[in-house]
Amino acid sequence: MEELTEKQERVLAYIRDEFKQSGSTPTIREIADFMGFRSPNGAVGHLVALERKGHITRGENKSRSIRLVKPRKSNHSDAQSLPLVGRVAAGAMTEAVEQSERIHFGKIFQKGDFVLEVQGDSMIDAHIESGDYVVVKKQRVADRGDIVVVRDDDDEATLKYWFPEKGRVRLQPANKKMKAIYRRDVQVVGVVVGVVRKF
Amino acid sequence: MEELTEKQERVLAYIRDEFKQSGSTPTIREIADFMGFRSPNGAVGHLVALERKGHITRGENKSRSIRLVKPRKSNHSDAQSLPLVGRVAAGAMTEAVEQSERIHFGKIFQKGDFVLEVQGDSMIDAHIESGDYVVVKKQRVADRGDIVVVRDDDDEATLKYWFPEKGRVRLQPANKKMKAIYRRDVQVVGVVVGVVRKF
DNA sequence: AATTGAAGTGGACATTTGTATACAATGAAA
DNA sequence: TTTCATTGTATACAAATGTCCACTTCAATT
Repeated sequence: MEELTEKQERVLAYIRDEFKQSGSTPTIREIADFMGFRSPNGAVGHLVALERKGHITRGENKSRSIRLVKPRKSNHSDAQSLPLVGRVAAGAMTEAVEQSERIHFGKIFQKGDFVLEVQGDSMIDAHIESGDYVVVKKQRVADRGDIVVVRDDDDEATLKYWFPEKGRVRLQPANKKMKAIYRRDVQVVGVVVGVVRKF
Repeated sequence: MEELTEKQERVLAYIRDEFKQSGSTPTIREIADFMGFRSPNGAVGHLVALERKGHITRGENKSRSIRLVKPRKSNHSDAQSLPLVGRVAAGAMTEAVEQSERIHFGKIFQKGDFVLEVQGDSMIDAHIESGDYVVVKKQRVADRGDIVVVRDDDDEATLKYWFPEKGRVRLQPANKKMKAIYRRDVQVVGVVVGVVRKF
């Protein structure tokens, strides 16, 4: 890609910021305003240049149709994504091996999530074993049936199914041998969104 | 969140699709067109409802300013490593929250490994569910008791426990309802080294 | 029978927005 | 010097777009 002038760089940065922050790219006039131009055409020149140099594309007669051309990220670094080469028929069926599908773990687990190592068998019926790592999404509310991390009165953190009832909450272990706990005042720390197990 | 009517669901799905595909949310008229309405106002009603029910927000007098409140599951935030903030006492014990430990998924899953999506319940007693992803390390030999991926005579790929016996191998499903298979000539594709489950 | 809410039609209006034309100052390059 | 791209101003137009009002239809509810 060709190099950019200082102004073009600023315009491009602004487009990136706006897209990141607001969710859509700015209009030509918004760009002009930001740059301090008195005419929309001031911005157009830069957009034309940015398009010619391959940094953006533009739709015709469409509002907010500037699109950022994705810059390559050099590192494939095979740790974040692994090839999904097919599916195991645990039953015994044959499956075609599909090509080129990939699983991106970085997309499964969001920024801000955290991990807890599980100890004990209270969620064993949900197939979460002692020693597994659960990925927890921070949130204070949960839907009925979610597996949640709750902080109890005594500052104990536990992993339970979340079942709201009238005036209270039933915290249900996924273990037939264990009894549900009922609480009126519990703080949800987060919801389990994934499980990782190492062998 | 309140439930949506069928139409509202369709509108929301369309907005999601458009955003995913084109990079910005549709205009009111584009929505009306898609739904087959002859008036933009037909779409407005649904947008108002979607906003009231908390699924979208809308900017005032701004083109393409519909915003999805609940973004799709992949909110690109390459989290290769997540903080390990502690351990959940699934039993009910308190645990100190340890700081600054981190889990690097990149170190769990090595280059050259691959992923299989599990279908069926043959490994359910090993707490591997249908829909889970198993991470498989390519190797042709396995230790007794490993969970292996084997390619059978018929080119079937299956997930089983690996138990070598005299002159043959017992391939044991982790499911009491299923019987072991005995083979003299099986090819080990790899050994399961991890499990990942999305909720 | 009367009422309510969802779901539209139809038409209108004011902004927002992309595009275009004419013109100019500046600095670098041929 | 001449040429050319960059970087703008000023103005205008047409299309795209958000908003609004009046009215209708239909099913479910009161």
